[in-house]
Amino acid sequence: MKKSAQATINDVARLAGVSKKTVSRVINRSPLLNEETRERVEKVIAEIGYVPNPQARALALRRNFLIGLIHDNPNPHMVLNVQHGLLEVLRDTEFELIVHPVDRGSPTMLDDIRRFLERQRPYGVMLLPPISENDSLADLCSEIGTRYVRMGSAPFDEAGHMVASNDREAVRGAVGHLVEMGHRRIGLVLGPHGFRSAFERSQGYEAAMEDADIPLQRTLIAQGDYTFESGMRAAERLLDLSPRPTAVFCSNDAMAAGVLHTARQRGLDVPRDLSIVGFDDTTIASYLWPPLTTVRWPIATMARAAALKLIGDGEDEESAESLFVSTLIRRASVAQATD
Amino acid sequence: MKKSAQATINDVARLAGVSKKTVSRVINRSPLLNEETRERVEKVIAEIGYVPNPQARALALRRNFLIGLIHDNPNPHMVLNVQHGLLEVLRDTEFELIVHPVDRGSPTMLDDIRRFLERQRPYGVMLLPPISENDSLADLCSEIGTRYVRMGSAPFDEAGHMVASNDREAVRGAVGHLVEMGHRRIGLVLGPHGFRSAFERSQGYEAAMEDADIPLQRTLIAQGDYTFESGMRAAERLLDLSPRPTAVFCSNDAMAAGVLHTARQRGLDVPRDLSIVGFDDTTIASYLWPPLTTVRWPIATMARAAALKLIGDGEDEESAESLFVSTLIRRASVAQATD
DNA sequence: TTGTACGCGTTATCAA
DNA sequence: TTGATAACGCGTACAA
Repeated sequence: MKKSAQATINDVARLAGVSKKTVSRVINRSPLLNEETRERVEKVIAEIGYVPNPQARALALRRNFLIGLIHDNPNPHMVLNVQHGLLEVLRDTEFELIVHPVDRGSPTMLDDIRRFLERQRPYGVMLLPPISENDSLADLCSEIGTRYVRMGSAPFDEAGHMVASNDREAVRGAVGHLVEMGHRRIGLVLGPHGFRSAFERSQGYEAAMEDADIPLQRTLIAQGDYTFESGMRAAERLLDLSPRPTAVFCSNDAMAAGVLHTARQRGLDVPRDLSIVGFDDTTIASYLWPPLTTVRWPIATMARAAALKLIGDGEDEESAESLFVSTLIRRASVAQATD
Repeated sequence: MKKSAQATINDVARLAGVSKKTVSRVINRSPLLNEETRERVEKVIAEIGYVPNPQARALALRRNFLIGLIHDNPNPHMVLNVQHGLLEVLRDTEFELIVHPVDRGSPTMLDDIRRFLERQRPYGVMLLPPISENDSLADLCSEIGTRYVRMGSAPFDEAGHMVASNDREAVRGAVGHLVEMGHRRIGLVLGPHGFRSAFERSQGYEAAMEDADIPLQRTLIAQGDYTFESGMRAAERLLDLSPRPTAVFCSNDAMAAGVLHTARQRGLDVPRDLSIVGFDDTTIASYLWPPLTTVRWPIATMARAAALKLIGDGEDEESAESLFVSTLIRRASVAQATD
């Protein structure tokens, strides 16, 4: 009777002259339904603008219509792109996105996530690297019965649970490009220990060097941790070498920016004296001077695919694309080797 | 009886030998409760690790324990900082963050948001600029009864509903710094029409020029839209001027990066030939060469304050800080004027 | 093909 | 200060 309140399933049932259950069947597209009654009910639904109450549904179904994004502080560019991709799919559905960052390193992380899953009962969750690489986390989701999709730099779960890039091949191609440009003393700035992406990218570097029959030199490999500052430090070590490397592959753009920064501080001209390649194609890559040659991976596309796997009915989504290709974006930070 | 299932309020009631309602009172810290019973109930709760089911609570209370972040595509740096700030406060509470981007420009935006609020019934929402400047949106929240806090570049709502920076004063100081360094032909790259922040920042520029008794020249003011590309275009116009401006204030960092880019393409040395000041202090500001002098505003701090206003019981939170100060970060993109 | 009766886990009403 | 009972709005056995 209250005009202000939302219409409920009871209102629909009363107005359509059927039972709640029948309305419920219409909403949930039950196959056994008289076409005539269905139309009548749908007409009423449209007329009074009825929408099912998510809270009540969640209570009855023991499952919320929320998609969780569980991550641990990777780079902002990546997190936001994932959110965009996810939301693009979710926009026209009844699902909403709930963001739940966690603290890798905290010994209670798994317990925290368990509590989150058991309390909120999200319909599904997307796991971002690096914690997506944690198998116990995936097991936890299975145990609780929450759908999940892991994002990673290589496939490490079934297609239905995975959206992966192929970082190894991507880097192999990127470093191969450096070789084609005549470089042979090519430095590598590693990502942090324990990150699968860092490992895959270093393997790509090694593969490219082997392709070109260039023996690996440990001195040309510098440790980094994906931060700008670590890129600067790595560059300081690398640029002290004699002979200097003529090119450097950096495992992400932030470190590449750091290397560029240090090179410039030392009065080196990029790319004439030093070619630089990054990874991620964040916005800074094109803002820098010179614009950075880098590897672009389709984050938003992968997130969209993940969302489809998460909310899909498990038919063709399971078999849908789960490995995505990256592309080398050639800009101005790479030049022909001169010596 | 099922060991696997979550304990419910009934289990607690049975074990403690009280009624459901009493347990409910304990949970909700009702004041009229025998201290003895309270302790007994709390003991049971701790023993069996009971946690209230959010879905059931939401249904009964007609209100979810979710904080919504409603925004329209401002820059990633800002969105993520807001999320961080919000989540920092929410982390130790029962609240979760639900992210809901909308499409400013879409004629159905208000209806979309209304549906979101009526369906999800978030406990409160945070509104980010530029849509936070939309008064009908705030009215909508009031009408529906959803708590809200608006973020903005100047206060335009009551303290309880507002976290604001003071962009005008911040820019006045930044441009004042340029004047102190001897600049008088100072260009301005505007933000997009209709953005309060763009307006406030331009007002700050004008105030600083007036402070220095420098007459405003329209040719020194170029339109931009907060993108890198618009910064490049603005710079092309500004650098064609004769005499050239010796400094430029850009209404955000992305445009400052664009100006820097164009200056470099023309062989100008920054800061020797041109000083540049940005706004936001995004990460790119420090990655650029030269590192960018820019205005930093405390986004995460403001988001934390907003979260407290949102979930607080309306006591001192209302009166808590709602205006935040920005600071000029001096880096290397500004030099003494030479002519 | 449709309806009845009840459960989901919590809070609110109102009497005790 | 406490408790029985009824919402909250939807889904599901099971019967019709």
